[in-house]
Amino acid sequence: MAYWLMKSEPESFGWDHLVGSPKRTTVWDGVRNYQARNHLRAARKGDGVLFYHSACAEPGVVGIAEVACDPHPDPSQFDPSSKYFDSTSRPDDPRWITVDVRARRKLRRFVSLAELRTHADELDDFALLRRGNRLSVLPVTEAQWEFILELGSRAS
DNA sequence: GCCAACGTTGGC
DNA sequence: GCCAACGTTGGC
Repeated sequence: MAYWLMKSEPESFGWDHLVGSPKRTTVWDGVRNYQARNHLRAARKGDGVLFYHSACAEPGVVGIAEVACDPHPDPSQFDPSSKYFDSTSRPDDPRWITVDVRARRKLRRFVSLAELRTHADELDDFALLRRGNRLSVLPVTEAQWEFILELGSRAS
């Protein structure tokens, strides 16, 4: 089993949107970056997901989710009405993929990016803390996963 | 709103 | 293949 961090902008789709979705599940479509796509390609049903709020007043990890299906072609790339439409991607050779993401539970305590930065040593080269990181899907090691869950389980 | 850090595009 | 221009991400 692997672990991932997925970023979402709370103003467009935050934790509450995920929890309010049918079956607490959404299609993680619209990833249009090759490196992020390669991470999605490596994801499998059952993998753990840190749900992260980005581009907001207080960025950080809000809750725990899981990959709810194996990767498959992202339908939005073939939908001309979608903002994620990619006219250069061919159905017989899809360029972009997606997975379903299902909410497990909210963290007892929000773990902000600022707090994560104070634990840069313990988190040992956490991809999120690397300079200039812009990927929307990042790998998380088991040690990093356990550490962040522990932070998020502390009393406020 | 600013700006650093990328990724992509396209001319050459 | 190089590189300038441009667009996007995302923290602050």
